[in-house]
Amino acid sequence: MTTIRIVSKLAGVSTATVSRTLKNPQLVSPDTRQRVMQAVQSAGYRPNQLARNFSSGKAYAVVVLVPNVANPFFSRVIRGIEQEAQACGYAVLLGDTQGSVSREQEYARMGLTSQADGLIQLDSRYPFSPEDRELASTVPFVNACERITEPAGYPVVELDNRGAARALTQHLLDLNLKRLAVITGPAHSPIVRDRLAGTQDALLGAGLTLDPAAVVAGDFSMQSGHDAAAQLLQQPQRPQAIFCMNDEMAIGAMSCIRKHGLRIPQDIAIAGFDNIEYAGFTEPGLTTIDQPAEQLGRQAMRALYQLMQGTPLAQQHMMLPYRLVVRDSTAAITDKK
Amino acid sequence: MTTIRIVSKLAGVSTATVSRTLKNPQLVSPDTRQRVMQAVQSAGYRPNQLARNFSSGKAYAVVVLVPNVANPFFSRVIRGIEQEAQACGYAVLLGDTQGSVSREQEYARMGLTSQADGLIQLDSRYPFSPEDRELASTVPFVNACERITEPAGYPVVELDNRGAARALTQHLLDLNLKRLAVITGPAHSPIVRDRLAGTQDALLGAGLTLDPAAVVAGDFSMQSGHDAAAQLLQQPQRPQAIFCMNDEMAIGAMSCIRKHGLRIPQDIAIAGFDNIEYAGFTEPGLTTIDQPAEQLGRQAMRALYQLMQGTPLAQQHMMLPYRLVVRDSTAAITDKK
DNA sequence: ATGAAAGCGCTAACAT
DNA sequence: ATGTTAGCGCTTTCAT
Repeated sequence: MTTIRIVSKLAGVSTATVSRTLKNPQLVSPDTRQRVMQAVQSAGYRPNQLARNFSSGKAYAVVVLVPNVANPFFSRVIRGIEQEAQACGYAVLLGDTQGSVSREQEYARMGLTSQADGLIQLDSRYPFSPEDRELASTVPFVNACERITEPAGYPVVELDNRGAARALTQHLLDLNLKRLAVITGPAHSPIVRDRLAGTQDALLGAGLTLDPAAVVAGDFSMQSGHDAAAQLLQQPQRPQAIFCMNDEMAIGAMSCIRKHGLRIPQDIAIAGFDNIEYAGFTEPGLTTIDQPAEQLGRQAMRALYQLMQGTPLAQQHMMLPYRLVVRDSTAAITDKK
Repeated sequence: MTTIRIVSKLAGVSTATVSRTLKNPQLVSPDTRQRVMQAVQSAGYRPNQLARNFSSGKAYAVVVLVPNVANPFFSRVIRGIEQEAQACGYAVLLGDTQGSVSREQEYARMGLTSQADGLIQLDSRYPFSPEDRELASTVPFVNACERITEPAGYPVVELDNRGAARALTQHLLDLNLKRLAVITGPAHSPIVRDRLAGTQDALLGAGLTLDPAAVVAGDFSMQSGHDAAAQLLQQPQRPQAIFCMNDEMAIGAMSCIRKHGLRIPQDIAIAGFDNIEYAGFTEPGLTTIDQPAEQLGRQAMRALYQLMQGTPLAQQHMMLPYRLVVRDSTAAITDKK
């Protein structure tokens, strides 16, 4: 391996000068600079990044904790993170936690062992145990897309979930769909609560309330959406519309509804959340809330970067705007009964 | 930061003993081991991984080059890689290249600067330029899911693409669907050629040939599948079945076909490739080839691990088995005309 | 503008 | 079984 020493010999200068030439060329006379660059070239020298990092005490890497990379929404967020990270000179270490706390801990620990300079958590847990206080107080941390269940002053980058759910529900009410059902995510999730609150907001404004029996929890998977819909269809009064808290559950629900021989949206309207790419290609197209996934990721990475730089954040809580996307899965009920 | 020196003082031993206690406890007497562990505990010591890596000259990290993490197939492959990597004690650096050669190069370079110990390329390019010869000859490399266009002896982990396409085509022929069309991926891709060859194999076996006008290239996106289908439907003789080289294009094609007022599979059958989760929830369910995505990833990582260990690989070319998944998007044509 | 030299924290060869 | 010590390759004072 070509080291800085070899290059320094080649150029007839000290290693310090080589280092300077590479990182602060303006500190070196044009003449030597020339000579050094020459030597670097001919030796095919590449600074050992491992040594650089060690010497500077920084890893130039961040860990992204994600429950599942294969989730189409998260993978877009990660793309955004990755783009911004590259722009900031950081590498992204993938921490697919599979929802397991011990894996979260294991990855988060990389922050304590200097393998990573910061953490982005896309789930709602943090810190993971009392012993993690060290972690929490030492390692730059940003929460994105979710919100830590027990808030403790970490920066958060999220969608206006409540506003989005309110707008979506209002859209359904405007179509005169009053008997609503909701397929939620895990009940402990703060964003699930936010979205539920938004739905309540809109209903309240219309003098309506949500029947507790019409709220079923899924786990954000297609299958769970399918199963939850089956449960809703068994109830005596069929809902006129189902708001699913992500597109995948909506897709599962649609498949279930079709199996029951019902038409969407004539018999029952369906709405999702996220606006994943498939949402535009379902039959019928899925009405949903568009989340700026890549932008959420970029924003989170930018905030983390500032934290790592020691720059104070302008705001701890960043809320990005949603966009209601109306497609054909929602329409006014035609057969009044 | 707590260093090994502090711990050694605390335990009244040398740093070497601390190091040994942590990595090779059996080399240390039970007594001192006890004392050292005690000191480690009370000091809350965590070995600096950056220093460890630097000292050992290994980063314990691999770079995964992927055109797009948000692709549902790739993200599953990456999950598999990640799982196996963690089991081997390696971290995964995400290299979303967005299909750009310069980003590929930039990430691959991490192999040369010791930031990564190995590379997994999920696309078909490598090495990226003549100057990359150094890379190619120095850094452990595995190719997965694709095949380097100009083969040069790198390990490959892939599906039996040709066999899969042959089986799928045979399935269509068995349904008496003879007028086939194909929506391919980019023409330069080796796996596209393999799949095309597989289709030809089956057709040839039935004494049929593929009409060149019935082969349209997409780019693996839903929209491109949609557009390619539109093109196919314009032709004088409508195909009886369309084989799409991934599920997303199949989904796009299905949406286009519905827009034309045609029924699937009665008027036209559709088949995909990959068996992404959504394939089970389309209307009708999509007949496709199941790829063991996670397993492809795990296998690739295992091969890379062996390479990094210097263990010779049992075989350079690993071919994983496909599985034909028949759903409702393919059926014998009912209205003979 | 440049060089000498002291680390960064850990590992491992060598000595005891 | 344990300690001493010399690095790993680079950065960064501190001199000159």
